[in-house]
Amino acid sequence: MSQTASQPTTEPAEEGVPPHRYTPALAQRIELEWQDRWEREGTFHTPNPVGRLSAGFDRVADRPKTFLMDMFPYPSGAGLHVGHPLGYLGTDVTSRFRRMDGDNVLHPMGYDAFGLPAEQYAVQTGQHPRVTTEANIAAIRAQLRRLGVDHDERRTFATIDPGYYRWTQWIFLKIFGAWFDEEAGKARPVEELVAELDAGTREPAPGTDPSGRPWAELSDVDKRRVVDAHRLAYLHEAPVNWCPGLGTVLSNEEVTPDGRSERGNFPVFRRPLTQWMMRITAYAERLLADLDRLDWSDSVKQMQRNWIGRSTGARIRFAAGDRTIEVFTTRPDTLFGATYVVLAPEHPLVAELTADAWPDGTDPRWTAGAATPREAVEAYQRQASRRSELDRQNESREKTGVWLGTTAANPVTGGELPVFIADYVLTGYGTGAIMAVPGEDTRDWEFAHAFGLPVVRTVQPPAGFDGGAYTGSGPMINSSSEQVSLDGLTDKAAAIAAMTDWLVASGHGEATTTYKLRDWLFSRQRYWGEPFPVVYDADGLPRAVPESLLPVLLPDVDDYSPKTFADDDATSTPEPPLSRVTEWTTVELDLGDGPRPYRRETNTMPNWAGSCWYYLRYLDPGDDTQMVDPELERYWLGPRTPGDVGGVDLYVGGMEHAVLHLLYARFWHKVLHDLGYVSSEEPFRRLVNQGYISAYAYTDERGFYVPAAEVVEEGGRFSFEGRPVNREYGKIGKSLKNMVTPDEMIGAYGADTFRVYEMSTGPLEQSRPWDTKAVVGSQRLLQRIWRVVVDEGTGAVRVADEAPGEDGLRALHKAIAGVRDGMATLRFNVGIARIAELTNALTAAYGADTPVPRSVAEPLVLLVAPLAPHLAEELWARLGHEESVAWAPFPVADERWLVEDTVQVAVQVNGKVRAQVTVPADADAAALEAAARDEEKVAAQLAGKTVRRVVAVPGRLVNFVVS
RNA sequence: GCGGGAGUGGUGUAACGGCAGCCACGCCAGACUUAGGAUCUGGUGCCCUCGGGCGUGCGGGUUCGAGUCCCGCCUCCCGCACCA
Repeated sequence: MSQTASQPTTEPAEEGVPPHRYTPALAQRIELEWQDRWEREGTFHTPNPVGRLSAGFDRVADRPKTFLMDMFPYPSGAGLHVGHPLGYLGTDVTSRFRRMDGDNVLHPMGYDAFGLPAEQYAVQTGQHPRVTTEANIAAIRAQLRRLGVDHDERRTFATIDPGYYRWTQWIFLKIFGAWFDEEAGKARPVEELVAELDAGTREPAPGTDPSGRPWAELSDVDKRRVVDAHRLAYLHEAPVNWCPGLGTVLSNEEVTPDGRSERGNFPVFRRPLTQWMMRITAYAERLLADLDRLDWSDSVKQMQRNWIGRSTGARIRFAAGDRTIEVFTTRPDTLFGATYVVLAPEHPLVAELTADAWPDGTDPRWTAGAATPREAVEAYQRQASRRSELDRQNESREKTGVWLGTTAANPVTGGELPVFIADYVLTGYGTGAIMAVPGEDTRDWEFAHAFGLPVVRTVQPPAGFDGGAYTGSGPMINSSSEQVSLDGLTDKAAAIAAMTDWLVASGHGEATTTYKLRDWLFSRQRYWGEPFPVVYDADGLPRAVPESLLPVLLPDVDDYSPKTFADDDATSTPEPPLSRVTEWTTVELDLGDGPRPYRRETNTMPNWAGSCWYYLRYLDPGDDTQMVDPELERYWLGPRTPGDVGGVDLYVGGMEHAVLHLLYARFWHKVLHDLGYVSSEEPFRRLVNQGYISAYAYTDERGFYVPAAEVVEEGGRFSFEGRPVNREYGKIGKSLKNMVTPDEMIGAYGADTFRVYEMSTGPLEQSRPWDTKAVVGSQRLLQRIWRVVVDEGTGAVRVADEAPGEDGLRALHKAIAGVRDGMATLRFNVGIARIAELTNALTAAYGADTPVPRSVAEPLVLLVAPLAPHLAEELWARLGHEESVAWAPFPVADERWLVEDTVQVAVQVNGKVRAQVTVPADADAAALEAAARDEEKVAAQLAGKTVRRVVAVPGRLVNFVVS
């Protein structure tokens, strides 16, 4: 680690170095030349089958298509470090391989440019976010170009381009204009809902009309309210995650488990506000079920499953006076053991259920010291709402709550159960109310213990059980009434089924399924985001801006900074920056009933909106007539076989998006599918999460970081300027003083060496440490490959049209097979090892003065072309080819040369290798055994022993089992 | 606590159930050199009495044969976590 990144680069050939050696200076010259030529000739322009970008499709019409892409970067001001390109290079190598191997390859790149960090960076620097963002995009684009990636530049765009976000807004309108038909299990346009309501063939969905009057009797405005309540994008007043420090609300996914903002780490509070929501919960079942049809890693699928959080159980209704409390439980079998009921503090029935006075003799633990239930409840509710999630965690989960002063009837026992509110019951999950079964639930047991509530066991714990809640299985006890008995049942599923049957028969409940997934909070109080294509009319109801008026342009303003508050000011109210732009917020429109004044929506969309559908726009980002041409969508993303989900063939990106981006994008895609805009059911058929590159960082005795590049190691100890330092392992960053950039590496070695090094350090999915010192190994490999083709002294091509020897052919075809395997499995390190083997074999077989057979040298160049494309282009041209190597066919291994004439096989005695024998490759078991017995050492080992068994595997080994 | 993944030389890694460590970095030796932080060649898992022995986190099992398959632990990484 003592080596610094920068090394002499552009000096003239040093003394003693052959003039035509593949030095960093030569590599850089070659790379710049080829990058210019690729751009000039449009080498990586991918033809579409139809439309604007279809020129040249004839050439690829008979090829299969491959669409592969990276998660597009967020152009922050920090620039790229050596960790960032790993995934981009992985797709680039794959893209180049697939093209050479005969596919029509689409490999585009774009920029995700709206969002908080860009806005914050702009606020810091005092420049408009568009200016800083576009500068950052230009910088990253230049870095990527210098790496030699084969993106089709014509398809590049940023999510902030009005020509792009116009269609983001268009999709929003489609979602706003749709509702989820539960019977059909899919989204449909709201016009169809209205038609069915008008025709009387459909009733409004439960909960969409609080008045409960028949549809035909509703006023126009009330009808619109009912329809709005059905929409997939809807306004909703509910407790949301309000982050005063950022001045915006956040989605559940953007809040960390300890109740802070993922961006900025500010406290987040639950606060009721009216916000735009996306009804992703309607798709919970399909989002869950279709995971099984995707070629994604188990870990990402499992994370999505956990996030969706499907639970099956039962709804059970408890009578409480003239009200009904509905609870959700996964254990209806334990209903006989329910000894109290708990509502979430925010539950809508709390106020109505709260009694006027405590009965005489109320346990003081139940009242929290308040004079009346109402006082106790209101105090508890206030306390719960003011507490951030973080505070809740800090209290080590001690159970708190208060009694409402009322009871509810256990439907199966008739017993009167006290009703509490407690913050261990969460609003928004299930019904926001539970039946508490302390005998079989740990949390309920803790609460019962703290409040002196009775415990009734309904599952017999095993002998020796040490008390507390018993959550295991066992025979049912104490579970018998005149109407139903579960006693003696030992199978949990059977007990659940029996109780559920009784609940249904008696009308007290039914089986149901709930999800942890909540609807997606879709509005932000930010400037730097897509404006909503929505205006409000005189009734205060939202109206869609007509498609013909899209895009709704983000107005240019002087003051785009968000209104933020003290971190802990939980009662502050969001103020979107756009609400200050008064000349923009009011607008006169004709929405079919004459020109009228409207008020614009001043929230903006969250960062995730632009990334939800960008893969579709790559197909033709310049199309200003439609989001995507359906024919292009079918060609690039459509199902390959009936039942196939379709989607991008390879999507590479970081694990950090396992839930957020990937779940939102799947949701939007399914809506677009339901509405008929895309034929594919999923956006990303195959997902690969590339590993991270980490690095060592070093701190001195004061705890300050010291430049990692200048730390020296001796005997396992590390020092900087002669003083010992501590080593830690983790992220790469400027502040950690261990930053190494691709530009530095390209300056020291050239892009090809950097590419080969990054690809050689392990399978794409694996995380790995950065080691600047090891990069030189890749440089040496490329130098040796260069030397196979070019005479370092004269610069002449040193290949000859002569037949290679059999050894050479075997080495070549073994390498071809290995490289193909590595490419297919994204284990480029294996492919590079095989290329190195072949190169070493050729170097050994052909001295500096011996020409290398063209029929071996050329395939070697083709093998390395996806990895080191500039070097390969240069050698390919010097070998006399005029067309780019990018379109040359990738070598195919010939089976004949993958088998040897003779093979060395190991001879084992009792599983231990004792000798090697050389036999013809096609020697059968008998011949193998005979050869083995003839071998001197084997004969000695077998002498005087009984051979009980011989296992002879042709081509592999012989094993004598002796005693 | 629950879920997912991983443990192989000094380091990154490789190995259809069949010779553990391919290919590299580093290190050692040599060549060419005024010089080497360049380049090239060779060596390099550990132990050894030079016969060999031991080795893929630990302990069992299946098998003629296990880094690989099965069971039970340990450690590390990632995610979730009062979700009824």
